[in-house]
Amino acid sequence: MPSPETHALELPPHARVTPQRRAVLDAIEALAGAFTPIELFDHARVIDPHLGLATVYRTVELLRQSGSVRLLVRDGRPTYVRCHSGHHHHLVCTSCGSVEETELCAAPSAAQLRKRHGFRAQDHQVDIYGTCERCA
Amino acid sequence: MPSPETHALELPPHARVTPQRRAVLDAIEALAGAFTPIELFDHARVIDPHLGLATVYRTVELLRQSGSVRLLVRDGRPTYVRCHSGHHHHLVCTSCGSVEETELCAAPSAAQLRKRHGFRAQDHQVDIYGTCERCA
DNA sequence: CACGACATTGAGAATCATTCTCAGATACGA
DNA sequence: TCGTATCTGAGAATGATTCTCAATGTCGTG
Repeated sequence: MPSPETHALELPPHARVTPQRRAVLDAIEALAGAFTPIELFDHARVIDPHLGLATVYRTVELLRQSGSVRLLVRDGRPTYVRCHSGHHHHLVCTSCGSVEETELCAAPSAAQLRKRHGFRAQDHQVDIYGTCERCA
Repeated sequence: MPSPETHALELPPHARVTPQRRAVLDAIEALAGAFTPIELFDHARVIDPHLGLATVYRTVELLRQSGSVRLLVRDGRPTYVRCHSGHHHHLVCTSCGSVEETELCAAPSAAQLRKRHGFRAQDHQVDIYGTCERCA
């Protein structure tokens, strides 16, 4: 439980919290960073050996909708990452593959984008690649 | 041929420019924006009906290595995008799916990331989601 | 030009990821 | 308790990606 503003993993309001989904959520906590659905499946199966792969996909999709995980590109491959805080971006270590969050943000201003490109920005995603503290 | 600083699609230096690869490059120009390998295959096949799917995958991978295309997430799905200019970021329209580039950039400074997270930033990717001029 | 070394190709098989289907189990409000 | 809608796993179906391999093409060198 890192910072005080940490958000718990959350399913959408209407969704039931079943034992299977609980297992998937716990596995994500354990993985603490980035994962593919398959990796997640393998980990969650340790907790609930009966768990089906389809359930993992379904649960990840729910979490994506609720903003608890996000899809980004790591190593040129799509990967899900756990999202803790509100607005944040990801520091992806190209050496060990770990992903951490930073609340530092300096995306181009919406006004500037609007003036320059006629583009109405609603959201953005920033992924920073480099070397993490441990790998340096 | 838009701006003066536009980069041509480029294969890595050692790679040969065969007719098949030419067809793939031309198809990317024609698609002008985002594409999946399958879409690219369909378009390139109009130019060279004999073209194999494997060649498309191989060529896209070469282009990715040389920085001429990049993988990002559009609609929650991984998609390749053509990269023209040097340092730039992408404006992804969530309505029509088009992708344009902007040279506006304001990523968190490397020094700040280093101080705050011990992270040595080398590169970054910014994807901005919103509504493009035409869809607005 | 002939040759060898090596890059490149398409076809299809093999592999891997993702989605779909469906019948049974389960949760939960009335 | 009952009814209804949600959720489940298994496996099939689908779709994407990679692999394999024999044939072809390219190009420098003799």
